[in-house]
Amino acid sequence: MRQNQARRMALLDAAIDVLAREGARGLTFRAVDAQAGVPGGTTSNYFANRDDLLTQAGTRIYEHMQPDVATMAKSLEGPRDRERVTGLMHDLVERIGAYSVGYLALLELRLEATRRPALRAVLTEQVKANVDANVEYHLGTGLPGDATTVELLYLAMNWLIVERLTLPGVFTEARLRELVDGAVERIVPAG
Amino acid sequence: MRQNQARRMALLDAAIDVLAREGARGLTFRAVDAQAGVPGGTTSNYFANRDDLLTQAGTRIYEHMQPDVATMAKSLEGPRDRERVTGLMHDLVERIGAYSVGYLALLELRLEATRRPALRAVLTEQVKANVDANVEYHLGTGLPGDATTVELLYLAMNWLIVERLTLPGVFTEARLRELVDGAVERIVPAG
DNA sequence: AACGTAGTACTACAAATGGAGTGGTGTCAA
DNA sequence: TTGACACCACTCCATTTGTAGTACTACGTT
Repeated sequence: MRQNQARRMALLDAAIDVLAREGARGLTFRAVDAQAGVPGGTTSNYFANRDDLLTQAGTRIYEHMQPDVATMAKSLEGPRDRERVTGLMHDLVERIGAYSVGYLALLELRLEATRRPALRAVLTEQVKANVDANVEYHLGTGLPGDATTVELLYLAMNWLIVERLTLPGVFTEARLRELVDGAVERIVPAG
Repeated sequence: MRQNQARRMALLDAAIDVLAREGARGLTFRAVDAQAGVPGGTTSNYFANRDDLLTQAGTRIYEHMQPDVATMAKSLEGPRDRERVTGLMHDLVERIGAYSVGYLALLELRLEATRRPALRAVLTEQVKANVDANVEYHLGTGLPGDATTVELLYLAMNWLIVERLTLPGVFTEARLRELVDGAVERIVPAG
């Protein structure tokens, strides 16, 4: 088992690309080798088995999904009203759209989690932590609404992103923006 | 190419099971043979290639996903208020939970659609038709709200179901019911 | 500066797996 | 008798895996 952390991370990032492109079942050691541009057999040296690779990829994705520092800082300025929430939601959709590979990989992992208890446990923790962090952030910064508000936005925005990434022909981009606006208007109380 | 329609449908239903259990990439002709309990090679005789099998499975799922006649009839009685919508949403979540195999297969197909234009076209049509039908039904029966109402409910309910089926540890069943109630309360105007 | 060692990169091999497609034979019904 | 289908068997092909073996690099020691 190799210990070179930089290479291990590079392999995990390659694994995420493979997940998005080929699906969970297409995530073979050799495919990761090819994607990472390393000699065949390398991934075998870094991960004990597919379960190992999948769970580590699951945690790795969340490291990339966090909003960057600038976004977080920006969101601390100005009034804490509904318009602010609308802005945050548009940013969210944009940000995830820009990292669509990660989001698609995460969907693949969710489906794979129905078959792999170890992966399911890891993802459950990550998602729970993510939802809780969103709730705490929202309430902590004084944005309008309660925990249910945040969770309902979470639900609506997630499927909106799924729709946008997997079947972009169902809703136009303009309609999707209207739906983001509409979701905030109806779910978030006027602050 | 065989013409026996009963057997073709049985193979498609087996394909849906395989999709949910093994993922899109696991949908091989031989796996369908095994799932359907027919001799190896049979599926090869009924479908020209994997693309053919996947797209036909995509249309087949929607035949199973329609609410049954009793449900539709029941929903035409009584007042057209917000409580009625709440009931419909709980029914929806229940109904899809009971056919989780179909829903998971559909998710697999969505992801596969990012790689297969033919499948994407088929699914886009199906989903569009489904959303439109929901909107028309809602407005047509005089339930409160507009098209945006229906589409926001569609978004929230879909991800709620994803959460429930793929990572059931994130939200408790009780919390999920509260979220259904909360979604209707906030998204649907008091009728 | 030379040496030894540990960890890593790379190559190559051998084996196993599993799936696709097809030809042939049996069966049933019109 | 004929045509369509069910079933079976076989071959070919592509892919993956794990690991053994070799080469390289960095670093600490003498």
